[in-house]
Amino acid sequence: MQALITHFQHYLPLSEEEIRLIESKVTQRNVKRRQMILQEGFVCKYYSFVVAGCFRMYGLDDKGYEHNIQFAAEGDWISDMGSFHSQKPSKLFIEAIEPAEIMQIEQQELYFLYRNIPKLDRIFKVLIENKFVELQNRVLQTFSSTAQERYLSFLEQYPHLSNRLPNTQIASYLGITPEFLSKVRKDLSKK
Amino acid sequence: MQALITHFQHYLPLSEEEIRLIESKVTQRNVKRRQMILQEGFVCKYYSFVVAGCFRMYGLDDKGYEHNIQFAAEGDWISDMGSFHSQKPSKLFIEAIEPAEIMQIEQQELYFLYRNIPKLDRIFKVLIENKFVELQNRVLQTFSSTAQERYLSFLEQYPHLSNRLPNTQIASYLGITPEFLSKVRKDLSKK
DNA sequence: CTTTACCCTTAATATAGTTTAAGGCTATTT
DNA sequence: AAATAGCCTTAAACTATATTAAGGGTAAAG
Repeated sequence: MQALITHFQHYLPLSEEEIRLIESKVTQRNVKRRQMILQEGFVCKYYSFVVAGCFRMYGLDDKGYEHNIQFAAEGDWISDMGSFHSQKPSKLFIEAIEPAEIMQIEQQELYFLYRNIPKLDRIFKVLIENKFVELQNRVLQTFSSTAQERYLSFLEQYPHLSNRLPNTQIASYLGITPEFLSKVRKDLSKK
Repeated sequence: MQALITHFQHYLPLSEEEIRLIESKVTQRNVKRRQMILQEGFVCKYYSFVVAGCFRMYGLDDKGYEHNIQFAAEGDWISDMGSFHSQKPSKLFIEAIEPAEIMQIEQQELYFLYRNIPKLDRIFKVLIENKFVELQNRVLQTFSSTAQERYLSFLEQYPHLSNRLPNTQIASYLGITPEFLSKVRKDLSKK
């Protein structure tokens, strides 16, 4: 729980009162490797804050192939924001790649906290702004560079992740097949 | 100016007092076709709300080709959020595709409004959440469908835009060349 | 009203990335 | 210790998309 409070305080200080309120609405949960915390067809009930471990969020194409949209490790939030706010069924999956510990908050509880701690509007606004900028960079990169360039900048940008993830997962995140990633790696090692 | 206030009120009601405060910090501006309101190398000074007209935001790859990241028409906001908040030089361009009218607000003025009208934190949080969800859908689509599928769903999702934009711009947004879009359109018309 | 600049198309050639298939390696499960 | 399942690699054939080049049409600018 301390991890989450520290995370918030990294943005803005919180009073004892506010901390107690937050703690009363957030629940801790342990997740096994390969366990799903969201599946297609279900409403995304929680915003999840990752204390330990690592998740991936992915969707399926019409052939049934998986495409990773996002990873989340220690200190990241993960949820299908669209489904969470609209309470409509999600088209996405969220799966633990490693055994994990998370803090979860439900929609109604989060809205309660927004109402009672206006600071949280600010904190989440900034948080989502940062995620938006990251995602936008990713879109630009996807369109403007080759698979090799994208792989190299993934390694640079997420060195901690690249060690922990199987190449299959990285390939899916980069939008290429594992076979082609293998070739990219071979080409790079020749230099 | 009324357009902007109405836009905010669409999310949350504002008092006379708050409206006056907002109006005192926002400036109106007219922009000609092809005029840039942001260029690579410059700090993005403004959040811009589009009252009339249409913009595109794009970046360059290392060969100098343009890649459209986002369009913005009536009722949309456009800015390089990363550069705006960090005050670091942008790598992006924002150009009017049609003659336009916009309302602009500077970083310090916006921060002033955030401090004095906490509601605005909420409003912008929701606004950015929506943009995030849209962008995330785009990422998934980019990875999980062909150019033809992406073109079709662009037409569906942005019918008002697709009439107003030259195909060159749409191609750049879809991540394909104009020549290939031309082929896609031909294939579709054959059916 | 003419000219320039932009826009759309077609088609031939080229390439980045996919598909399919197969084999070996390593971790997990039995 | 054996068996299974996931992971990584290689390579050949294939496909979606890029590149280059060219021509014609239409809207903006002088």
